[in-house]
Amino acid sequence: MFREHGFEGASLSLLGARTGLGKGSLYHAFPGGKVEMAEAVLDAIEAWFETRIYAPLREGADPHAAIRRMLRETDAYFRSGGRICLVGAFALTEGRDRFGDRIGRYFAVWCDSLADALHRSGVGTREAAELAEEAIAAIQGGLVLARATRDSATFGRILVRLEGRLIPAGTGAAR
Amino acid sequence: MFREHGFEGASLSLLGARTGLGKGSLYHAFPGGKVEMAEAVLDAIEAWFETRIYAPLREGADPHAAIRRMLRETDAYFRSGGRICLVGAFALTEGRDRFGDRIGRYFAVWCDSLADALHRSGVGTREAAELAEEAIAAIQGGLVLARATRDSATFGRILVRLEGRLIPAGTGAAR
DNA sequence: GTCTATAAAGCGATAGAC
DNA sequence: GTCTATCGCTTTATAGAC
Repeated sequence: MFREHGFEGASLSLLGARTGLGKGSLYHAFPGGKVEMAEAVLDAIEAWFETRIYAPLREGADPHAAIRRMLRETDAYFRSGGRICLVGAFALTEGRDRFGDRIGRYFAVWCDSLADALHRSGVGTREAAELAEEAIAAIQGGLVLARATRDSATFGRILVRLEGRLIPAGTGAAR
Repeated sequence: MFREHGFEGASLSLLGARTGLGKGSLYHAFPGGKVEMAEAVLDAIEAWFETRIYAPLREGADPHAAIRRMLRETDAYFRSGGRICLVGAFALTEGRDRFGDRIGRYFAVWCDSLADALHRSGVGTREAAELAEEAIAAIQGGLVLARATRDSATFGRILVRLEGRLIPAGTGAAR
């Protein structure tokens, strides 16, 4: 609901209707109200990315395989651009001030984990950091563009081109 | 105000305080209320980009110079990432349904104009279209990342790397 | 053209019955 | 643990004085 309506747009009435719970029940589970609900969502997102994307990037024996896995998981998670990134949307709007620490951490850890994998694949430290930053920006921008143009093919094209930059042809194991 | 607070966040009270006008005056100028105000803002943005960025891309005699101008104007307009893109923010949130046509046009015209310049600089038609799409995504993603990390250097780095991809070294006139 | 006053609706949040 | 009823506040929007 936060992803579809934004933090302010996801009213307690909508949240109640969607969960099938009354306001009393929602406040029983989340005494901190809507802010606490959003924090729980952001924590769940962070845990998902840590397990499925960040950890494999840092710990995978084959960095190129980990990067390809990241691109595959990313495409699936965002439904090929049909779904936006809640953290990115919060970063651009109201949520930035309220959830700034979680938003900053989401992108910082992603960048650092990807830079780590790139470095282990043979890229220099500084170039790895810049390339990682460029990759995260490409993904976030691809989501904006896909959503704006309503073109379901946009996000896929962006990811394919991104893979070409992260894993130059002729490098590492065959796909 | 829409850029800083979002469409829903920019309440008539805030808009009145910032403009120094009462609600009656605001409704006198914009009978359609907040929606009409946002449409006027989006129209002004579209006109600005058309004049300063899109038209030069399509009509400039030197396509590389037009692309460099686009990057320079973009950096200035978004204050090196200190300012976000209202159209991109609307695309990710509530505004998408209300202003979908204007949002779609903003990105479509930008992509087409840039692809036109790239094509005239010697890039193949299809590659020009994909490269343009990649560039707009890099800019939008760079804004998301800059805003999320609060790092004022992020956006500049993204634009520098982008220029390297749009204007490969050794191509065209010297900078 | 700008203002104040007000209407009607929705918001987040709370209280208390069950 | 879930519900209904309600509080206090803010929202968009309108009416009408000046």
